[in-house]
Amino acid sequence: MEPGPDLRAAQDRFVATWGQMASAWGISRTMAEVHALLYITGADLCTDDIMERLQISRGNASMSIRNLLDWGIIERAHRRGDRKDYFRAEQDVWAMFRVIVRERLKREVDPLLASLHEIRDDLSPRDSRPGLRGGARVSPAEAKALGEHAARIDSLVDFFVTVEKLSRSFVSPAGKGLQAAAWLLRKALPDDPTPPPPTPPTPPTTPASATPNSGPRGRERRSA
Amino acid sequence: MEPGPDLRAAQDRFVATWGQMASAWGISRTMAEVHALLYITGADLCTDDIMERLQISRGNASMSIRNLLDWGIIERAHRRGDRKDYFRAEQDVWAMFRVIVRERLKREVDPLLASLHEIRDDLSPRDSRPGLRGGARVSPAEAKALGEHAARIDSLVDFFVTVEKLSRSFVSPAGKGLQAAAWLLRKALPDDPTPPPPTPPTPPTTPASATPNSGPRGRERRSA
DNA sequence: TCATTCTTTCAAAAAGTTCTGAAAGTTGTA
DNA sequence: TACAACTTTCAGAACTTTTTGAAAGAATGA
Repeated sequence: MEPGPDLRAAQDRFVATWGQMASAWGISRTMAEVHALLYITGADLCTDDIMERLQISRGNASMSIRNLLDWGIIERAHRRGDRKDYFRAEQDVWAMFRVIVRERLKREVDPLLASLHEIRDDLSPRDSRPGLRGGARVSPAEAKALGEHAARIDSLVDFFVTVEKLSRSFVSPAGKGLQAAAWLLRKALPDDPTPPPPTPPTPPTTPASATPNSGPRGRERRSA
Repeated sequence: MEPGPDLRAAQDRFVATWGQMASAWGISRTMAEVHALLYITGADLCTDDIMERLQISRGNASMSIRNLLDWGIIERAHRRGDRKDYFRAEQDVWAMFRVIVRERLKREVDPLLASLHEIRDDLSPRDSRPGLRGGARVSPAEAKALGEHAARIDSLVDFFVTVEKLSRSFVSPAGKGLQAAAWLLRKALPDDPTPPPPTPPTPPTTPASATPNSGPRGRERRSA
């Protein structure tokens, strides 16, 4: 079913907005646009639909779709008597973000924690006595530096373990309860002290790198 | 104070790990490495120290430092009788992430919400009666499509408003209470059902794009 | 089996990002 | 004012990521 011109324009604007967001979060723009298109139309689209609407090549479409399938936020949909593959986006926003959080935990936080543990234990195993390293004695200053280093890594590990546990409770089957809790908490929370700004003209620059670039040159002190 | 070779190696490994993480989260690698260096050494370093330790150019160091200052996760430190600028990283991990969350809300979520509101209200103002658009009548099918579109945007808005409110309560002065609550909750939570994997050999590829690439070719169905 | 339809892959090109190094700028001291 | 010490900027180089288009691979039905 063809949308009217107004609706189509609004869809395009949504696709562009979602695509812009993507780069700030380490996702390729096109992949986000494909997802946005599937989400906002709510329709089952085939590769050719997506190629045409987004003006991208077949290879690019195929690759983006595959990645979205791997993430698990879109799924295949079949049509009897049609050999084409159709795709549809998860329509429940909370379910969608549960999937995203689960994947990012698995792909990014878990490996990070593994690395941190390794760095931490490699240098000063928790069960070794201070002042000893591989049987050799180290100076008190060195021992202190070693201890502080370990403590810094431990802080980070503690933080990410907390993040991981909280996220898992959001993501788990029982996480729907947490979702409900979040919703209630939000209702209970005071209203925004700083409401969204009155929509600046939004130039096409990425917001993350928007630095006021018109100041004077040279040795500019930012804060006293 | 010069660290011993072991400590220095561990610091370098941490810097590399943190730098790898960065790209997955839309931050430039060098910027993350500069931050990692300042965090893990716990020392006040000047531009030349950073250039030398990280083997980067003056321009790059200057730019990374400036961005980190803009984010607010490092600060200038002065030394009497020395005209150089020194820099130091926030050492409290929770405070650091509070700052990061605050900035990302401001730079990414707020503009996103503004755009979403705009798209939503532009197409079907909340106070208009259904079936009417700018005085002209639309077909029932069109009106339905318009309504569903608006509902999809509303779901997203609701989600991000919730995220924003929860994040603000984490970020606010009273957020320390929330931090404590999170810590308690974490203690109360069951231990990881899926503990971090036994540290795969970590090839230099970015974990986010690590796709099993050795399967058969052609029309490969991923799931039945 | 073959022809058809559809999907995936991959090498090369394009686009985008980050880095460098020299030049321009600032500040403080004499 | 001139100078020394330091910082920032910016055009082009280097590098990385994304995109394309054509070729190869699969599934289906006759």
